[in-house]
Order: sequence, then C-alpha cells, then structure tokens
Amino acid sequence: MLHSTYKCNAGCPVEGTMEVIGGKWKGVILYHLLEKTYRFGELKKIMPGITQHTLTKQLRELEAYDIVNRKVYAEVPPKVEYSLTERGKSLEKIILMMRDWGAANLSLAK
Amino acid sequence: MLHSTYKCNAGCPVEGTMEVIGGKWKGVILYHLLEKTYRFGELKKIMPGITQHTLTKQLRELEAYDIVNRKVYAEVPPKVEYSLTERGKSLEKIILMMRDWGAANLSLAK
DNA sequence: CCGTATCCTGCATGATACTG
DNA sequence: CAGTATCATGCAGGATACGG
Repeated sequence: MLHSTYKCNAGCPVEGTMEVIGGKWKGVILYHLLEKTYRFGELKKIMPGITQHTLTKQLRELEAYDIVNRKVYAEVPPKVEYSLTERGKSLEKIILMMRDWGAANLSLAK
Repeated sequence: MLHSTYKCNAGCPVEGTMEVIGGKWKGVILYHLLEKTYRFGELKKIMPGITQHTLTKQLRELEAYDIVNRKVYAEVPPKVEYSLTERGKSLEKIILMMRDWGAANLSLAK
C-alpha cells in the first residue's frame, strides 16, 4: 500500500499512517499482537481468511516499518514468533480506538 | 474498500473501521473536513493529486457511511458543501492520533 | 461548478504448489 | 512449520471526455 507519488499537503501524516496500518489485514494483525506474541501458524489460525502468502507479505511490510519484530528460533521444526516493537506498541491507542469506534458504529455483530 | 467476504473474529471492529476510513484519500479528506466545511472545488484544490472522479467516489462512500454530509445549494452555478456528520466528528480523535503518529514516526517532511 | 460516463491500468490479494 | 515461487484476478483509483 505504498503511494509514492504523493502531492504532500497538510493531511500527509494521516495518509502516512494509513500506509503503515492500512493493509487489508494489518489492523487485525496488530490488534492480535497487541495482546501477545504469536507464532506464524497461530496468526494464520486466528485469521482463517488470510492466505499464507498474504500473511507473510503483510508481516514483512510491518517489519519493514519497524512495527513488528520477527524472531526466528533455530530449531527443527522451525519456529518464528512475531511481536510488536516499541514503535508498534505506540500504535496501541489508535488500534484500540479504531476497535471501539467500529464496535460502536458498525453492525458487524450478527 | 469493501471486504464483504470476511471471516469475522475478534479483530473485526478494527477492520470495519479501516473499511470506512481506509480509502487512499479518505484520511486526508476527513482531516480537512475536521477543520471546516469545504466545497467540492476547494477539496480538489487542496488535494492536487486526486482526480475529480475519485474525489466524488470517496465522498460518496463517506456519505454512505454517514460520515460526511452533502449539502447542495440550488444555485447557478451549482454549489456543494461537504461537512462532517456527528458520526464523522466522532472520528476526530482517531484522525488526530493518526496525524500525530505519522508526524512523529514518518519522515514525510520535505 | 460539480458532477457522471467510459475506458483503462496497476497492484494488493488470493490459489495453488513446492521446499529447507 | 514457515515459508518462497508462480500464476491469476478483482477492484480501487486514474485519464479523459462530456453534461446539466
């Protein structure tokens, strides 16, 4: 979700943040990682709709922005854990507010 | 930005909010409307990168979510003003936090 | 001035299969 | 288990032209 061809104006920081957390699944990923560290397979399990390919990509992008930390254990079978970096944790309020707003304003329940 | 085929889980409200404000320009639009009411042409002017087509579409989507209000003046030449609804204003904190986070964490300056 | 109508394109996301 | 490699696709967003 990179919009490199941006005519910058006063609203830019807002859009910049959108680019970081604006992927289709990034909000959910961050929301889960807020709670605890997760292994790759666990994330896949709690987000049944996402494919392996896409999950990997979104995690890599979050990693590139220094939002999530990727810890690889040199074991067999492999084990990879994802957690929030300090910068990632600084998004907590935003994520939680988005959750609350969504819960209050959208009829996602059923 | 509708993802109708969603496997819902705990993170859903977050994603729901993302769908509402997650368009490429919606963040900026909302950020500007936070400040004051704008006419269509004014919005276009302060967001030089967006096309008329896309601006119209994003505004219509925000309108559909009851985030912005569209007021048409029966004049010649036509005059259309966009403002935030109450629901739109309730997003203010989120938008401002996104702005602050972006300003603090991204090197968009210059 | 504020749109809508067409047409087009890139890229985010997905499906599927294979590997260290 | 946690990925890459390929290939496919839908749709958000853009270019352009026209209309009330």
